[in-house]
Amino acid sequence: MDKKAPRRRTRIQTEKREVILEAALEVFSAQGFRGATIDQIAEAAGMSKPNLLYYFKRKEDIHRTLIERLLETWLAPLRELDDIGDPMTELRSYIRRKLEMARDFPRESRLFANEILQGAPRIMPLLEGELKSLVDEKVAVIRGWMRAGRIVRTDPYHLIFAIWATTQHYADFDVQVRAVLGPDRGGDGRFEDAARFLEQLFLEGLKPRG
Amino acid sequence: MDKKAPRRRTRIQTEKREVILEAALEVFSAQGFRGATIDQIAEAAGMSKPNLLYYFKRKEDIHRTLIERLLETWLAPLRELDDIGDPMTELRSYIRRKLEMARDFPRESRLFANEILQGAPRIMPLLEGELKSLVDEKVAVIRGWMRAGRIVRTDPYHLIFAIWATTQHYADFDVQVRAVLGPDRGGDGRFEDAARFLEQLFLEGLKPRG
DNA sequence: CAAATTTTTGACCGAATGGACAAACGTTAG
DNA sequence: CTAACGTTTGTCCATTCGGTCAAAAATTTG
Repeated sequence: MDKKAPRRRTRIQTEKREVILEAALEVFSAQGFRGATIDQIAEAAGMSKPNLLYYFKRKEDIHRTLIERLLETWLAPLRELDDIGDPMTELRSYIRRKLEMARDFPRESRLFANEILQGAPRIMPLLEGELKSLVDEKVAVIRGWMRAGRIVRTDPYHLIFAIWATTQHYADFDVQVRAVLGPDRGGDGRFEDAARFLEQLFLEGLKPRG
Repeated sequence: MDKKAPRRRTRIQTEKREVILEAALEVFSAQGFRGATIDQIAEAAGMSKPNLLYYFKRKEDIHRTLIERLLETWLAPLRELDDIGDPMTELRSYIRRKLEMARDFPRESRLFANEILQGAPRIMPLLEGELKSLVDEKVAVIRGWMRAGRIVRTDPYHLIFAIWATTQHYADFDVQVRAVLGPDRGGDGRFEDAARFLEQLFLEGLKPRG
């Protein structure tokens, strides 16, 4: 009747799990869940397959861990959208932060996109729970701004979707963006160009009209 | 020295290939290339696997055919963006058409998104060739409108990206959109809401300022 | 140091998968 | 009707893949 007390995590375990997650992010984000193989991840992590499976019993466990972690980082910018600040400033920094995440964490963005594209089989509850209630909360904030006449009246849900879509586009559709822009315009400057454009689009579009 | 003349396609061949492509679209768009199995496609097409392989020698052939076809339909709305019309009207109908495609052909959108997400291994040349030159052409048109002061000056490339991103979002991230909107707001009306929002966002944002 | 515990590995397994093939079955044109 | 051609299927194969296992190697603990 004595259940095994969940042994504490070793130093090596902590380190190796990190290495594996990093490798898995690389592979999953590029190949999707089914496209990725344990062998690929093990190779990228510099260890043998059975060794990897010693740290994560199943392929899905790695994926789940990765996605749960991701979601926190992912929603952080929206959490920071603050009631008390100036609407325009708040929205500007939200857009900026999201675009920076697309630039600095494209693999995370693609991992997420892959999961949603496949119908979110592994994170539906999170979308309907945590994500929905966070969005609802921020929608209320935005509605407040609209009622106060500080930004133009429009659909706050679709506003948020539009910000998500346009910013994440630069991570998820990166190859297409680069192919279209070509070698000259598609260089490192593309994120600054995008930032300028998106600020203009959203902020001019939302300015209250007299 | 006599090479086999490529035999003409039978009536049955024409029909069955169509059935297979329809089934494959369903499966590929939901599972991605590697996630989809020939068996699944065969089952969805109502035939045995060897039978399916009689019409398409390899899994990749089905996928390639599907994507090549898709690209034409996909770019049609952009092709119609016309120099001579009124800029606002032209852009409004472009946005409308793209959103209608997201609503009516979500599987095609997801098939495409999947391919790009994986790094576009099978269509890179098309992106750098046909797609890029079409975009370049339309960018010139938009630049013309800007020079004439008929719409506000901004980056035409990123404008096009933003239209792509926001409209396709409703197909590619459908499950997320629905989860966030909930059962009431997420019903059939979501596309009309999106249309209203996007028109306001883009058209107000682009109106020339006096 | 020695015992106990954790980590690593090679070998292996069953299921799934992409694909080949020849034989059987249908269809069509002369 | 029948020969030629097109279509369908059952069977089979090699490979890949997720995962197991026992034993060896390394590390930690007393």
